[in-house]
Amino acid sequence: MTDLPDFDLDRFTPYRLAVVAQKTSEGLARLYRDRFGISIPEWRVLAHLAHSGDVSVRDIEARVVMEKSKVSRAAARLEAAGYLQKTADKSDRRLVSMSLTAKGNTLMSELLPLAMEYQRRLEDRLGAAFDDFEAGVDRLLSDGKVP
Amino acid sequence: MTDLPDFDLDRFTPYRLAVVAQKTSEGLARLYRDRFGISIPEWRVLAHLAHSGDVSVRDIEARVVMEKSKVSRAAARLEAAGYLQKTADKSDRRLVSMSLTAKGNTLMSELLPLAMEYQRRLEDRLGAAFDDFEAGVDRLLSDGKVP
DNA sequence: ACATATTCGTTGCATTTGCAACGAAGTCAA
DNA sequence: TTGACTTCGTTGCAAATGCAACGAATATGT
Repeated sequence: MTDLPDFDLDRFTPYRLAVVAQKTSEGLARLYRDRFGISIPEWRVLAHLAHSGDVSVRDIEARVVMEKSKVSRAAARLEAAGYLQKTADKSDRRLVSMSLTAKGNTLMSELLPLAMEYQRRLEDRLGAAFDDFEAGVDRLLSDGKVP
Repeated sequence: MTDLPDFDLDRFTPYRLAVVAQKTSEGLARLYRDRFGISIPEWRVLAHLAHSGDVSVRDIEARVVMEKSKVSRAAARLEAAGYLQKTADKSDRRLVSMSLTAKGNTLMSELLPLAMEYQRRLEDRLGAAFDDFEAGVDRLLSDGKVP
């Protein structure tokens, strides 16, 4: 039975990030899931739409770490619920141009303040450390891969 | 059509954490998935075992953000592959005490150096910012919830 | 001691997910 | 133009997931 190297899981960054990411995502989801019936993938699509206006499935896939089939299905649910509309892009008819409906806009006018309030709570918790922390995230996100 | 509040997704911490966590988890998984046939949940269980010796399903569930059924099934696959053995706890026979087999120990003697090398690469990328960054993660993880 | 409540790990089931394959649309080169 | 190749979004399908329910074991209260 070989002796294993000394490995401290509690100091292992990928593990720590997985835990903290899931906690913050679920903490946020608690604010909107029951009240609005929105799932996490759906929230991500909506947030992109509110942020960027007209967006294609591929735009979202490229920016979030979210498979295109996941985006496609989330968008289908949002369309069925009347929050989102799809139109074929005029100049490239392969692209689906997605945008918020009036109903979707109303939804986001309620959701975004919740998200911003949540962000404020995270910033409060980090206090003066916030900027350094976000700078670290920037570094990890910077060049394409984190190999 | 109400004007939505100004919301910058690129600065939204839960979203940034989700992206960076997934990138690092997948970056790590690339090192072991194909070579050893281990999935991410299985890796997490193995890492806990290497770190803590004998562990029950509930121990893992409590420390990682990982549903007990997910832990149970990952452990079942690892047991079938011969990496892990289960024994009933003597003092409380509801508990399943899991530990690495000799084969599992050999596996981890190969996996752990990969993980530690990956950790080193993340630390290199963060450079002097590493300590501040990890301090921020500590703050977010600290008290139970991130409400 | 006994009945009731709780905890642990597994499993059944419906939903979600990832991957590959697909048709439609567009690009490119000869 | 034609034909081969690429890109976009959707969908079929198998695997993974989350949740609730379950049996077994233990704890609790009277």
